[in-house]
Amino acid sequence: MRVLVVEDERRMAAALQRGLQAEGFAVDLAHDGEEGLHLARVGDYDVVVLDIMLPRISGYNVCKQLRAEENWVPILMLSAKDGEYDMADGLDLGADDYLTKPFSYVVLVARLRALLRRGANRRPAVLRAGDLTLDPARRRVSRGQQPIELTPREFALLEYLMRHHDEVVSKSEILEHVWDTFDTDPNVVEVYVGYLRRKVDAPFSRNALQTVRGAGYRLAGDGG
Amino acid sequence: MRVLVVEDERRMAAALQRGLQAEGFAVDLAHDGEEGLHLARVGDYDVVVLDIMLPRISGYNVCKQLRAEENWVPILMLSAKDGEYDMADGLDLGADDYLTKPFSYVVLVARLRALLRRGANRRPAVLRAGDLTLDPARRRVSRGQQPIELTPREFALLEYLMRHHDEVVSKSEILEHVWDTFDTDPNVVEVYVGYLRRKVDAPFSRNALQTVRGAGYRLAGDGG
DNA sequence: ACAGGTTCTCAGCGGTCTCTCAGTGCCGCT
DNA sequence: AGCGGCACTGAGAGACCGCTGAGAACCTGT
Repeated sequence: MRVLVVEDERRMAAALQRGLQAEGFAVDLAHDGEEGLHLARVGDYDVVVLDIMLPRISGYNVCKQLRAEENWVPILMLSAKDGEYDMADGLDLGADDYLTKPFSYVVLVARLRALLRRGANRRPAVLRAGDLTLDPARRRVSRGQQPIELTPREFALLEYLMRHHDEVVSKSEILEHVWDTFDTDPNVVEVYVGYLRRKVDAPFSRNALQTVRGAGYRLAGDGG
Repeated sequence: MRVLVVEDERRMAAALQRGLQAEGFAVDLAHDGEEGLHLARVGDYDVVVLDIMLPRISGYNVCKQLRAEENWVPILMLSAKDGEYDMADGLDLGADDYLTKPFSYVVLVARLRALLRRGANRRPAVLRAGDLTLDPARRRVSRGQQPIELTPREFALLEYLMRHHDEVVSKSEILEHVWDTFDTDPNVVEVYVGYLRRKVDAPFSRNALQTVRGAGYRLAGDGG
């Protein structure tokens, strides 16, 4: 099992490395967020241990970035005791578990094994774009804490846009994937985009659902 | 699995060859950038290990050249420890991963395997010419950090020029590929080049979009 | 059969984009 | 210096695109 440990404190990092190697893990170290992000991208690890306080890029952002890239490697976050960061935020960003310093090896190893058992690549149930979330299984949509009611067609359209958030999708692509036809009047897409805007953007003064004239639509990943 | 190792230091090259062969790779060696570029072009390798400091053509330029030719073979770059070159630049130029000397075989082989798993031919999302970037999927253009708004026709024209940056493209070529006609008044190209200059060059005091009198236009690859 | 909700069509509008045209400027050649 | 040709630019007309309100068709459960 390959573990990536991202931790800037040298002594802590070395201790973790020794401890985990003794447990039979293959351990790589990264000493700042940038290196950690890079290694996590290319290294094909089974699990990542990620400190929050890091030089260059914070652990938060490393995690966020990886998830944005559809990289679902299990992540265990480490935080200092003083609660400057709220660990719940970490879980929101896509971490799978967390530990507060100081902690014992026994606990760390137990948590890691639990993560490995639960298995990697479990794509999270919900889609996110900024504070907009959509849960395909439960058919629920909300902006922040506020739930939003959508009709089936509206839901399907938003789901498609969220699966391609930040990309521009053309009306014909949308027709093909959401309406399952290709020779329909594209105006129906315009109408439904209008409906969606009135439900997911306008009440919150957002502009996530953007028109790209001559090309299609783009759902801004950061909520616009 | 076929690996091309481009490395001028004889002892290092031989050591890499032996080490990788022991891992079951078929290894070819090149001892300068020119030879490396040539072999990479014709050799159909699964992965290329490319030193940065090379005689004749630097590893940077080998990489850049290959990518410019739409050759997306996975490239792992090697750099000396002293950070004369910033490895981030290497990634910008289209390398897929990098290692800093000295490194262990274990790490090298792990990274190579990771690269091979991830697979080649993952065409990079964005086009670059100096600090000008264009992302076809996201339909975004920016000069440095500054985003630029373009109309569909302007976008299509700039995309075509960027795909042929540093080359001279004639107005008739442009008409054929961007307007999809060939018997239109070439003046429309002049008009749109003018529009583009006002958006991507003038506000930044650049001159990337150059006129080649009697021949066409050239987009300078380094931002002019 | 009816009510309520959903899907889709249609036509009009406002704004943007595209392209043409004509006049001007610039370059290279003799 | 003068000339011819090539490239640039401002203005404007028309086409095109996307948005919206209204309403018809449809579907579903009572």
